Amino acid sequence: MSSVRRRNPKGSGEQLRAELVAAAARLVDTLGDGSKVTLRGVAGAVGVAPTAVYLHFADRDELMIAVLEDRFDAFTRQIDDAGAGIGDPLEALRRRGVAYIHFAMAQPGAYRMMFSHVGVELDREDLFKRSIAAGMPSYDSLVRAVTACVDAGALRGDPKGLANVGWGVVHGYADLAAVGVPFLQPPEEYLGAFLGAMDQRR
Amino acid sequence: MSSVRRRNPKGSGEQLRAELVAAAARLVDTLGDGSKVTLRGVAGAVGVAPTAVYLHFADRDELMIAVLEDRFDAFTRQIDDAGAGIGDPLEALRRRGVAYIHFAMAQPGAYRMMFSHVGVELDREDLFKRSIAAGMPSYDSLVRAVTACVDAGALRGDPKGLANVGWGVVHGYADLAAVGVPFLQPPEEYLGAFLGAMDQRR
DNA sequence: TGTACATCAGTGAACGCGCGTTCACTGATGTAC
DNA sequence: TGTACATCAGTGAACGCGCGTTCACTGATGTAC
Repeated sequence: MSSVRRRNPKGSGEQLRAELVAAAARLVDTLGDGSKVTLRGVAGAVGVAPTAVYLHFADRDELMIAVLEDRFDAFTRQIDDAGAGIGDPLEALRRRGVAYIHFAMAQPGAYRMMFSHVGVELDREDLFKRSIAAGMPSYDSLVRAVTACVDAGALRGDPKGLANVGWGVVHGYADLAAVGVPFLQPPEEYLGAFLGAMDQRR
Repeated sequence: MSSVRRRNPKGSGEQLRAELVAAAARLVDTLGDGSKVTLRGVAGAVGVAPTAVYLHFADRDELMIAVLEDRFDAFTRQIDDAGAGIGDPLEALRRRGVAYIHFAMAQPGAYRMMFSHVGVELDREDLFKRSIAAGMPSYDSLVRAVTACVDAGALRGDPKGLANVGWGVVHGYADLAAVGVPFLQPPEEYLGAFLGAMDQRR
């Protein structure tokens, strides 16, 4: 309710779009769950009338999808950054996993919206099409990181299959952490144990 | 809307409670998500007026918690059954994992309600107290199964820590499957790869 | 054996609420003449 | 330099809807006398 908002200058109405997405992304995490984010709440957080949302989004779904895409971008960037420039590909993979989990813990609402579709109300078909499209760059990047490990002899098997196993392992921890399950060890320990067991070079 | 319901005979009003829980549990899965289950929908499915729910539950939350407890009971039973009477403790653990994943795939809405708190609207504190209480028998049972593996020399480490890793690994696959992610290999393969890598006896 | 009555398993109308969404509008600002 | 006007960034009142929940009630049925 920051009601001290000045209207955007003529020609830069598009700024509001970004403000709405940012506010919604913030609310998803502070409310803990995308399903608690309302159009009116987002508008109120930006300091604008509820109807102003319709200047930039066809409906609530489109706003939430925009948040999804925004968060997937940030997610992919953070993980790629964490793995960039690390010599040992298995160590790079481990760091990617840690970054993945840190994202989920820092932004639990967003994470659960991205991967468990909590709070996005599209019907399954549309939702899948759009969230898979949003997440694909991140998935491709994971497969590349795994392929590098296979090429280096650190892992054995089909890269895509291995990537899926790895994804499952990391998602399991990340989701439990995002939900707030206690008695989990630190992510570094969890991933170390898993990747250590998988390492073919020991 | 099976409106051909006859009222329960005098003295057995408690039957309605069980019917409501069963109908709600069914709806959680057919609607795909606990948040889509309404008190009116549950009552309608049983063939009773919405207000009849209040004869057995203080409010919607209490009904949903009852569903949670009911599904945790079924969950624990199915998994324990799957691991019972298997000689090799690591094989028993693998079968438990497969049963776990099968439950999640067969009852995705219930699974996500149990472990990701999707569709239960209690505040965090109460929800945690009650869902942890409901899930504890299952968790204890897992720790016992892991301890048996450690005692047999199949796994090395702290049983509780190992149990948490295993839970994360299985939950990751189960939740992705419950959400409907494509390109996952069969659960047997996923678990075989993981437990094979962890086996200290090979 | 008959009847009054308490009990029990529900019902039905109505409520207030917050939501997404619609529609006609306003008022500042850059631009054309 | 002044003014008419189109454009643009929003507003505000109002809607219908489905929800959880309340309250006073009904009508069948077992039981006491």
